Amino acid sequence: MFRVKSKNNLARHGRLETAHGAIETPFFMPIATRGAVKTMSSEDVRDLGAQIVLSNTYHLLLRPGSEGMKKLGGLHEFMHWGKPILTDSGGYQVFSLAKINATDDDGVSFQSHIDGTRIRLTPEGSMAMQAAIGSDIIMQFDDVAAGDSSRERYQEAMERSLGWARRCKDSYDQKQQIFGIVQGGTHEDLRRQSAEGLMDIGFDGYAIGGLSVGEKREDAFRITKFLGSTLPEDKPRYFMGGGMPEEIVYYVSVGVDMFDCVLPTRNARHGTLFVWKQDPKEAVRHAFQLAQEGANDAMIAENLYQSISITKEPYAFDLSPIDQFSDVVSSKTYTKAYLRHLFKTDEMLGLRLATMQNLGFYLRLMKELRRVI
RNA sequence: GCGGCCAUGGUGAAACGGUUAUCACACCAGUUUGUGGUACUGGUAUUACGGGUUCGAUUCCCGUUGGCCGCC
Repeated sequence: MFRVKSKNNLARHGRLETAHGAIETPFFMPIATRGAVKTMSSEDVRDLGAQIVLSNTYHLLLRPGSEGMKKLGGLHEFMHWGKPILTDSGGYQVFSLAKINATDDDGVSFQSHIDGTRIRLTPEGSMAMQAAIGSDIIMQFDDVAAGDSSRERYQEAMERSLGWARRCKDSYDQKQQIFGIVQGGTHEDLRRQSAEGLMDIGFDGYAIGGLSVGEKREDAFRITKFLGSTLPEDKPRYFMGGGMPEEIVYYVSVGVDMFDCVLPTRNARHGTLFVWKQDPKEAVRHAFQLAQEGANDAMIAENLYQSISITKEPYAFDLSPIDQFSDVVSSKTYTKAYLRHLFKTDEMLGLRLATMQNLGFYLRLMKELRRVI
């Protein structure tokens, strides 16, 4: 299923086989929360170079629901996406979205943000929904603690997630690949206990959860590096939910293979663009080298990219391309002034061009990282 | 030329003889990390000019300048 093809110190370049084709690692998953990457068609996402997308059990459970999804023939067919799909289990959404919820060892109760319906989500329920979706890779249902939690809360979330991991492994559809999620906050001993517990159960891959949720970045770096040397060599490692380009470069340098993050797509809709500072080939090679030498995040980011707010006044008459180093066609043919105009006049095309730029940036970043490993 | 109306941040408006002149947009700075669909939090900046009445004027009066409407 997963094979490491080459290594550069701790970093790995590999190949992950799925029911819908193979994926070169390390890779980034654009987020199609409700079965669509916002503003993009599946063909657009494919043409930008995405190998896989992430969708959300929580959102699809609310609409179209489990029965509806079965009737529609599963998500691949529904959204006309022939490549792999990974689904999140809904555990994180309960943590980040649901205001009213009660968590106990059996599962979670919360109210739909759409119509207030009371919903019960359990490890078994999440497995059933992910089976209905037909994802290639499914995630265990987990309990996520906020980034400033007490050790007691981190421990509770970790132990509960471990119990749920067992139940997910016992009830999932075996045609799918299932990943366990390491919890334990910023404490290495809790993380180790979590990782070992999951390895005893045995999963197709291992995710690092509960980071980028408010803790300090150096804590996330430390924990991820620690897990890079703890998790099995022959299984893919997935850093959930992160991050900025410099974070991804660092995590790849310590052995992480998979990423997803809302930043490129959400920032795009808010007019914040990731723009290459120089030719990506050279930029990424240099950033990766800095990461391996233990440089901090600011140093890694320094010559890699700049973050620009396209709505700012200085771009009003800037007729230079959106990104002269991008390989996204629209980013080379349309100007910054035009994109700013589209944002200022609320034209939908602006959201789309910005999303293409940012996703194109992230996907190119991963491509260049694969080259240097 | 005569008569009438008007002049408030960069723009468009609001207010009142009495605390620190309000709002929107624009502008500037920041935030966004397993997505509740274009968000959020801060910040800069204004009574055309000159004089008068008054304890106090952005408000009332006179003049200047500028604009709009009508008349010859």
